[in-house]
Amino acid sequence: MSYSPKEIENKWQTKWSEQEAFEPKDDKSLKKKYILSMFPFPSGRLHMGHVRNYSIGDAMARYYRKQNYNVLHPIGWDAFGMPAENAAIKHGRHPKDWTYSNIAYMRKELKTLGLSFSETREFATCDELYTKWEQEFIIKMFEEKLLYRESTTVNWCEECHTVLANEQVEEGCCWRCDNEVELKEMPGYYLDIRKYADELLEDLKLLEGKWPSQVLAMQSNWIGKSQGLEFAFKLSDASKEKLGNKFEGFEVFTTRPDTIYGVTYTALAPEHPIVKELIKNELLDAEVIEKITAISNMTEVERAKAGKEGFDLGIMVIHPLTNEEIPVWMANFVLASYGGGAVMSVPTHDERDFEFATQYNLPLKYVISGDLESEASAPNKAYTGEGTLINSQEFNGMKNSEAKAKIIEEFEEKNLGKGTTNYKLRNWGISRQRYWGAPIPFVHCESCGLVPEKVENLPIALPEDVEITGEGNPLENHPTWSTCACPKCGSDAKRETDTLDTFVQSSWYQFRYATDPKKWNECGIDKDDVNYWLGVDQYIGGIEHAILHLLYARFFTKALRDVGFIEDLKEPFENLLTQGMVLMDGAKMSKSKGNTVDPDALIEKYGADTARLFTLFAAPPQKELEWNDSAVEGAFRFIKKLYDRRSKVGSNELPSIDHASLSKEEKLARAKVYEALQKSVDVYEKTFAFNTLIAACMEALNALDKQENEQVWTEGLYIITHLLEPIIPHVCTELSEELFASKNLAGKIAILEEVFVQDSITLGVAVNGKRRAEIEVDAGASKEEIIAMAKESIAKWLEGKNVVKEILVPNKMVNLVVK
RNA sequence: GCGGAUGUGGUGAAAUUGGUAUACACGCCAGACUUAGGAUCUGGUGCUUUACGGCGUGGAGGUUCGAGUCCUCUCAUCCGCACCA
Repeated sequence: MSYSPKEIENKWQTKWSEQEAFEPKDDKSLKKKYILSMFPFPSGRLHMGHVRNYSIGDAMARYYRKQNYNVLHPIGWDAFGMPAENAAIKHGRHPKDWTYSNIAYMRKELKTLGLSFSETREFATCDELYTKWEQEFIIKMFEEKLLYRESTTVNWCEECHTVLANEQVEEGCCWRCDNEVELKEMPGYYLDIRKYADELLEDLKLLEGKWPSQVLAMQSNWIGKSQGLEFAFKLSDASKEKLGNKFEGFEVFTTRPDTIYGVTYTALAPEHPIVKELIKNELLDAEVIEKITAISNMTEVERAKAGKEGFDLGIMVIHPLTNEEIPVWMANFVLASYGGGAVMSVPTHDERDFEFATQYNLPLKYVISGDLESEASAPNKAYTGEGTLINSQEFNGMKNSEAKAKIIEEFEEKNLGKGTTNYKLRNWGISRQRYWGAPIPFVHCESCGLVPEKVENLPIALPEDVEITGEGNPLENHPTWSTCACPKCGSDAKRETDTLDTFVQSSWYQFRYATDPKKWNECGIDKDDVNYWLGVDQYIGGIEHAILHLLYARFFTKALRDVGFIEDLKEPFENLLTQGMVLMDGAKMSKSKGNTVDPDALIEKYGADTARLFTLFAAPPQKELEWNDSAVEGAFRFIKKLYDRRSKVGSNELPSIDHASLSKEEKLARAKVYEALQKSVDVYEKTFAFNTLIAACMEALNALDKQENEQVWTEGLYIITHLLEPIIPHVCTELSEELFASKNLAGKIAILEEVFVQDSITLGVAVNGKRRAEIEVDAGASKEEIIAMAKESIAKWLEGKNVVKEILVPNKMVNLVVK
């Protein structure tokens, strides 16, 4: 009978499901592995990226299951989010209906891939039961002051009609729709991720060697820790008066306290309260006010593109050490969101300050001498290197690296300022003005203010009777939903209509999977279960989540720990593999480019095993995968060949073979088989270079084909189907059942060292490091014999020369150094 | 600019501690079987040279008996961040 993937795959998928073959066991004394692929958004259909992601995870899960580990390998649905609402607008379908029917379809698709997921632990994040527990966490975080509501400038996407977190803005545009993001002042809920900035940064060290260095670097940059001096500039008396005595001065932050004597002006962001006050009281020219207002309405990206622009604000501050009066400017490059929105400017030693000072003719004062001569001759740029302090009173002559600490000390002693740490990371804005999300469980009461909902009333579920038009927030527009009683005083109140960012759901799903589904009604996260299963031993997903999801989930883990929902756990994802993209003609597969391959069609034509084999064979998982139709054919051919060779098997046991009595070809075949077996441990547990393991199995099969010994064939297929079962499970399980009564799929197979002993060995012979010949020597040949043979083989290279050194690399080569 | 990676045949890619560069596969070429084949099987396939040989892992140096692998410099490409004071 020829290879019929459909028949075999149906048979085993049905069996696995009936036998509940992939459910983790309750016994916590077993050694465990938690293998997690990032869960999909139920967009409607699987794409090749999913196939790749889940093929990688499934290979690992099946490997460890076979090694008798208790394996948790779950799947679920990241089900809230904008596309559901867009579908509603476009096709008039309710987001809930759209989402759950997509899930039903994609669940079937996953099944046809033969993935070994737990079926009892599946959930969708839009399930009300999931929302319920998430709302409880949110309320607890509010009570513990990790969550707050405030009105501030936010990133607004008009297209998506919602606020975006800082992480969700890419080059000034919305991460989802690419629309340009606007700035808008509005209230919203924030999680205090900044409180964890240092811990998030420090704990990256725990992940070194376990996460890709690129992801670690990206997170570290994103957190953006810098150390320096924070101090206040006091306004001059005249300036203070000008501002109606409302301000004493303003705080600035610098990482270069060593250049403090070089300050020749200061600059404020257009949003700075002092600038606002000047505008409010019309203390600036009408034209200037107009221009500053225009800058305030620009996004950061627009400001950066526009070039430097600034205005003298007509006020002065006092230098804290020299007591000189220094002018205050507004500058468009000063960020309101960092370092208090104000800077001290040292044009001689900071490139931006230099550019600005040159543009507006502001004075320069050198305070660090690096290379004095070139400075004098070409003061056309800032000197940002190391050097010695000059023009800096008692600090003159000090190395600038040393002066940093000394000057901070000076400020601290005189009570003028203090050493401090700043982060680029901003707090996580989690409000979304959209319908298809988890409602934020708070109530606005006129007398009590912001009040969290009572936990016993959770979940606060979404109303189903909504009109989704794309205009405004459907919850806001709902006639009755937001009307409620205040949980505290009982008077009429209004329910919060913002919903939670979908990244909140994906920040704790790894704990939900770990929680025994029998407890899902009683708690969101079970501590004991989490203690047993977490951290995730291997997490697999796309690099695009390097900052967003992976940073949020790390933070949420620490926050959940601190508010008491999980016990001591530093990091949720112990090891991370970021898989490469699937490409077609060098470009990422995408519907809009029309260069996609439909997994359903692929499976229909070749079967799931071929799809999986190609995916894992064509490139190592970390690299990009270039699609190639004829290579898919090649994968199919290999499986057919493997299936066809089952007629060579003579018994259902691993035979015991008298190795010494075998022919050369038979010995070689055995060696190839065992080489693959030897390689498999490293591949499955460390390198994940499945492509090399598959290649080794192909080599083994090629070698087996060159001999006819039935015992060698039996042993070979016993081991090859054992090795490939995690990758092409259907055909291997089928062969294993038919040929070996499934014995080769339980436990380990021992490596027999004897098979690596060959009758003869082929050695390369090099002269002065250049390969010149090849010799075949007896396995037991002595060094002298080998060298003698080597010399003979390259006799023509030795004419008239002397061998000065003989190097024998056992089993590899001989190198003769001649003169 | 800062940070992270990657450069090996026509293509995807291999290569323990430095030890026969190009395994495995795709493609291509030739042959076999076929009425036929875009099916299957077998063999060949780094470049160059009539040959002996020479040259080959982005480039230039270095260490070494020996370098894809280690060191220094350099070029190119990709990705992320980007006026963060």
